[in-house]
Formats: sequence, C-alpha cells, structure tokens
Amino acid sequence: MKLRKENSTNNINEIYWKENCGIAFTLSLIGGRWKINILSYLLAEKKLRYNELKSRLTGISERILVLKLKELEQDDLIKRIVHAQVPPKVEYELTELGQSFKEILILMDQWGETNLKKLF
Amino acid sequence: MKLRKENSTNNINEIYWKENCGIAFTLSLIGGRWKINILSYLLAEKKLRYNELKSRLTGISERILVLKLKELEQDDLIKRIVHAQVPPKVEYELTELGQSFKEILILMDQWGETNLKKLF
DNA sequence: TAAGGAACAAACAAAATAGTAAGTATGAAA
DNA sequence: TTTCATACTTACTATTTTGTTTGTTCCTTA
Repeated sequence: MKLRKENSTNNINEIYWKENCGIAFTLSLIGGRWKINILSYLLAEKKLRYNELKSRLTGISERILVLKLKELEQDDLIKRIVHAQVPPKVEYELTELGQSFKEILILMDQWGETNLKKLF
Repeated sequence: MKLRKENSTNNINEIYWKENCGIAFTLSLIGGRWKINILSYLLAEKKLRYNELKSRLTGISERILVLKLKELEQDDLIKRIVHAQVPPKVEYELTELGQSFKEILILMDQWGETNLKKLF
C-alpha cells in the first residue's frame, strides 16, 4: 500500500518531525485533502456506509476513498464493521481515539467558518 | 509561483471544499509538512530571522522555506519585516490572524504529545 | 581587490499524492 | 441464466509537493 521511499529526504523529515513534535504527529494523521472530512462526517453521523461516505465526499474517487479509509483504520481512528451479507454492507465509525479529535475538529471548523466569511 | 492546473480535478476539489467547509479551509492554510512548525516557532518566539527559522526547522530546504514563508505571508498569517541593512536582516512574526491559531496549535500539540507517548 | 554574510532566486529532478477507467466477488432476484 | 447491488481492486496516468544545486545582490571588512 505504501510506496514511500525509505530514505528520501522527504520521508526522513516526516519521521523526524513526527517523533519530535506533537503538532507534526497530529497533522500526519489528519492531513491531506480528505481525512478530516471523513472524520467530521463520522463525528456528525456516527455510522456511515461506504457509499454514504462516497456520496457526501463530493468529488472523491473510489481509489482515494478506500485508501484514506484504510489509513485511518490503520491509525486506529476509525473502525470498519463488516456485515456478512450479499450485497455487502460495510459501515464505518470513529474509534475512541477518533472521537478524541472532536475538540480540534470543532475549533478548526469554527476558525474556518469565521475566516471564510471575511473573504465573501 | 503557483503552477496549479486551473481545471484539474484535484484543484477543483480543493476549491470546492475550501469554499464549503470550514475545516477544509483551515487546513488549506496550515497543511503540508512545514507551515504549522513555522507558525508554532513564531508563536513561541515572537520574532525570528530567516536564518533562525532555518536552523530550527531541521531538514528544511531553502527553497521550501522561502516558498512556505511566502504562502503564509500571502494568506496574511505572518508579517515580513525588512531592515535596510547589509548584510540583509529580515524578520518574521505572526499577524493578528496568525495569532488566532494559538488555540488550535496548542490543542494539536497536546493531542500529539499525549498520543505520541503511547507509541513509545 | 578579494572574500564574506544574509536572504533569497532559478533551473532542474525526485517523490508523494490524487485521479481515471476498467474489472472482481458474491449470492439473490428476475 | 443473466442482471443487480455493494464494496471494493488493479493498472495506469496526471498533478502537486518537496528537494538539490548553483547563482545573485549588496555593501563591508580584511
């Protein structure tokens, strides 16, 4: 899944900062275009199916959705619940760790909404 | 400075989310490998020269440092103070808007430090 | 007159992230 | 027996971000 070059400067820098700086560590888990959106939908709606997430995340491709869900699961921020059915039914929800982002997400949302308005 | 393709799906998605989601907007300003670190050093030390930032940001390249400082300045998060001297002296400090990130930075730092410890 | 410091700039290259399009598995319903 | 729905894979391509290297400017001091 990961194709990161073990010893690229980029990768070395990321590791260094993740281990030595709380903020960098935090950002490494929720950074990028989609992860916070996934988290905040799950925060608001508790439990969502794959397709429900897909339709809410306007513009996301299936590949990226699956990829981000996997990464979030590996980092123990979300939980994957598989129902043995046909057609398949898979639900996602936040773990306890995922829930602990709540405050940060709320603050980031407030900051964003406040400052977005200034631009329009 | 920007070489973004006006109508790549990637760019379209970013714009859509920036305009419609506070968190996405926030993240668009502080995301990436270095920006939050720059902000938090400036938050802690008030005012820093170019070289001082460079030496604190272990591993950063000059090109990226300059680029990120420019972006932060354009987004009005930091202020560039030029002293007319030779050799040059340029200082950076947070704007008021930059300062308003304080709470978020602190929370992200706390979250990170707490959860970093669990890994070691 | 040559070297030096601070803060960049420019050309190029590598790495990482995101997107596209087509295909797979499963069993039930038509 | 073919179609259908859901939740993905896979192979490939494009875009974006990050890093490397070398060079510039300007006055100052040796």
